[in-house]
Amino acid sequence: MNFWLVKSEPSTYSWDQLLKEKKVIWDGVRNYTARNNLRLMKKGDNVLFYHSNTGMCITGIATVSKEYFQDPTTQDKNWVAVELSPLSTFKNQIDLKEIKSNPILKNMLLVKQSRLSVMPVKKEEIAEIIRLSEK
DNA sequence: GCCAACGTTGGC
DNA sequence: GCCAACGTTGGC
Repeated sequence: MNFWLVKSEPSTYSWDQLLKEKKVIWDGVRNYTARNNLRLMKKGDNVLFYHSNTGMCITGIATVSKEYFQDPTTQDKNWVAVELSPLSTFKNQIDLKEIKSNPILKNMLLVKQSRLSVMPVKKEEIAEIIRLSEK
């Protein structure tokens, strides 16, 4: 199983909305690197959910409930979407501040490549995030 | 509100 | 194919 992270501004689409709606079509991605990552997602992969801008924290873990398909918001065959469903809500949300000050997490792509909206996460990073979220 | 990072566009 | 100009993202 692989691990990923997706970003969303909470004012656009929040973790709470996902919990309420039970699933979401993750569409509208218009960046090739992010698109390539969407294509690599397998059903059952775990996806960290990050609130950018006004949130700046990881709120929980979702799972890929449908692998990539044509993005329904465009006819352009370049772009794809996946379907995500919530898996677990963190007892403690992980702030960006905490990530930046943690020796294991400070090299995450989230920090290094702050504009990418869909990115892979390393096993050891996931393990540390889950550890912190349960504290 | 500002600005750094970085992706995209378009002229040459 | 290069690079300047420009637009967008997202942290501060």
